[in-house]
Amino acid sequence: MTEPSKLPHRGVPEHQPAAGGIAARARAAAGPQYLNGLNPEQREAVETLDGPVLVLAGAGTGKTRVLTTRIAHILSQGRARPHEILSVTFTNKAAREMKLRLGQMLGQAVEGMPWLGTFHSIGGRILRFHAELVQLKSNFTVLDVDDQVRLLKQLLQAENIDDKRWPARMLAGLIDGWKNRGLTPSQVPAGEAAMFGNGKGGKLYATYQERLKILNAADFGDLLLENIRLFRENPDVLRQYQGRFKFILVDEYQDTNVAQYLWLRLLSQAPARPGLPLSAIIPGRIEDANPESPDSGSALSAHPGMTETTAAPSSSPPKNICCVGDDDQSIYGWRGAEVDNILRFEHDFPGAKVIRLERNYRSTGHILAAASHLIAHNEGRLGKTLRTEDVDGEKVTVTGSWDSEEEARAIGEEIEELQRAGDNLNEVAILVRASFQMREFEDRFVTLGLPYRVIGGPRFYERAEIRDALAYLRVINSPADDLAFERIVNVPKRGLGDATVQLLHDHARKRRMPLFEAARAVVETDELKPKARGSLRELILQFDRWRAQREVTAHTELAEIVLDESGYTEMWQKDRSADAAGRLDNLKELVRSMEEFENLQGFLEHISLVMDRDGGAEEEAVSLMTLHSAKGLEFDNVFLPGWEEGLFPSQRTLDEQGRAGLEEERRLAHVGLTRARRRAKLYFATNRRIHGTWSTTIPSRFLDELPSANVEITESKGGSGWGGSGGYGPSRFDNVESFGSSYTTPGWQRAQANRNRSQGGRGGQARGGFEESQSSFSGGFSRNKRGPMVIEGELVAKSTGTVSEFSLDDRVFHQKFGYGHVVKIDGNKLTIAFEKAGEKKVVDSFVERV
DNA sequence: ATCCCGCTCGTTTTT
DNA sequence: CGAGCGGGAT
Repeated sequence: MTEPSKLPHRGVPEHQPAAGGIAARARAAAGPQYLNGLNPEQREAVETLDGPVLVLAGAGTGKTRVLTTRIAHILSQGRARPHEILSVTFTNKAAREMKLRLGQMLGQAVEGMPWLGTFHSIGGRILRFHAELVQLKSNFTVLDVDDQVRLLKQLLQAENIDDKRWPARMLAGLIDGWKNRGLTPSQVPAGEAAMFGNGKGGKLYATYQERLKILNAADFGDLLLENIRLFRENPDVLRQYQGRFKFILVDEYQDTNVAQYLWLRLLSQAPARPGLPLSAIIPGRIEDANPESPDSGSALSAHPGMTETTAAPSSSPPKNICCVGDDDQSIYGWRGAEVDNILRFEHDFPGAKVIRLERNYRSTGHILAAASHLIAHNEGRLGKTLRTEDVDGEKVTVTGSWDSEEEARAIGEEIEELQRAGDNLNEVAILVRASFQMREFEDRFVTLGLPYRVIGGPRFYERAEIRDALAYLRVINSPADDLAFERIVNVPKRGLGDATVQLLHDHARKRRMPLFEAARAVVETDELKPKARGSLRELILQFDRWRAQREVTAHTELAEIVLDESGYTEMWQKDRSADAAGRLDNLKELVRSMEEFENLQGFLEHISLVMDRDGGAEEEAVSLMTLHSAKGLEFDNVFLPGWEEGLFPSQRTLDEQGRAGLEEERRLAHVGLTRARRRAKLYFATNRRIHGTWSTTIPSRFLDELPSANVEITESKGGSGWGGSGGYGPSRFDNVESFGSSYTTPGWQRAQANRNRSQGGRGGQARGGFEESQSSFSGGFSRNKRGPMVIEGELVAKSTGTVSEFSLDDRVFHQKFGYGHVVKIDGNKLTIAFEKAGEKKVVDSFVERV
């Protein structure tokens, strides 16, 4: 996402724009001008147009540049017209950036790239064209998580399920997970479907889908899943798109989930020969998952269950699909991304050309070496060696502090120092593992008067006031949108509470009509108290009036009228709380943003997909964000606090995902380091507050995994220093036995203290200690295992395939949680009801049968 | 319908 | 330790 062109100080001569004159003309002779300044690998990635291509683009290697140049190349070679190129990204931001850059490259000629966008927006677009084939109307509403949860709550109530024990949120998560894996209600494995709500999970999913159709709505997952269903059930429609897209480009391929993968597979298939059953095109993967698959043990061989049914591609000419990604930056496994997709690309697309971009244009030598060395500890990767021609620069620093407060103080001081030295605060970022770490920095920066901005947080369209305003517009646009109606029926307060809404629901259900129509009917009766009846009638009249006005009034103006007449604006004007003013601003911003759209319908169609938090006027400030939201960004100075066991890597990830989780955390560390151009500064604190109580923490194992030649151990500048021992002490190796054990318990700490005392003499330089700790770590990991561990199998398997050695109801022991019994098995993940700790998900290698 | 108290539970986040 | 939620009281 970030490019060498932004780095004048890096001095990369061949990346200077062609300056005209003889040299430029000479270069032009070697090829089109847009190819100038590409290195040989980049150029190969741009020019290899035929057949499947995987571009493994390491951090800072010019990924976006390759993607956009490739599109320019396709167009200028006349290989396809703009509307024949499908180009997908994950975020709107990435799509926008690509459009922008293409525009710069081609000179405003991108108007006709209708198929450049996010997976979801393109999926939604296709779905609207064929809505009737998936039981929707083309103006269907896209629901967000809030709507989903509210709908599911209703379903849970109808089923008489205790939503305390089985929260709607959890079901929403499950359904989302199923959709991510491309599973329709009938395809959900019986065991999984049964695990929610006393066996009713699958049924609820099915009912939910039915309700969505009635509401003329789709959730985010549907934008892809329903698209897949559309293609599967209507081969002619699929063929139409297969024929249309001459070239497919995919950004951030390592982040694709199974549904996205299936969708790409369908589209990238050459038109099926007559008579070829569609099922041959659709990979079995999850649906056909065969846990006994002999393949499931090896990282690169196959998805478990991805068996011979996948053989179809070899019989068709290879499609021109180009996926760009970096397996070392895959950090979204927890929300359904399948690293396997990228690891198995060559297998999925036979004859694929794999091109590695390994020249980094971003970071200095020390930073790059540290990052490379760290990530080399991962097993499940395709392997790249980043190199730079830049200077070594400053070493990566590691600083210990007594506690998190001191950590914040130390970082604050260093930033002030940078500021004094003339660094721009926009080039300073603090990247944390978890957002709760941010507060301490905010406190500190407020005290110092250091300007900062928090990146991330709730999105614009997720804010209550925006969602309320949208709900009004949704009801105007689509009277059947019950979820929207319910949201605003008593906002602002109109005396229409639960009792009234319940009555409307009863009516609506009996007469099979939307809530709004039910309301219209109910006000004609005397079922409501006069007061409620009056205000409901008033509300209906208002909506009727607004709908009529819609015909004659611009949509932006209509929105203002609605917000005004409904009393919604007034509600916030009267609100005395601190954020009320900000909310009013947001409403204004919403109306302003509507101007870009032609009408209300168009606005609503895109709003839920496209609306980003707004950039805002950028004055110089330090950026504060999570490691996840830092992906794709770069800064001269990067501060990385909180490198402690339990926090980073996160204990929870380790508990739930085991080795695969550790590797994902390590990739996160790698992402963090590679954000830095000139300075990367790591920190760990000895004491940190966790859930309100202070705990002693241990430096992250990732610190041990850094090459000492590129790292400088410094002392905390503020306060008491770290343990008074002057730099790194023996506890650097303390993590050896911490993995999978409860190192936060007093007993463990006591044992640890003893151990340190007896081994105290060992504390020397970092080198050597690393390998030692690493091997002990591995030993520690498999401590509970019977026999050698199949690392690849576990890494890849995640939730599918690996056969667990445990059976339901087995009595087991876990180092941290004690005794319990197995209640669910999901590959190598077990759900265990612990006698003391309650129900937990753990990886099987952490428990032993007793 | 609203308010207040007490309980629970603590990553990461896009669309 | 504190935010957020749900239940019960008013």
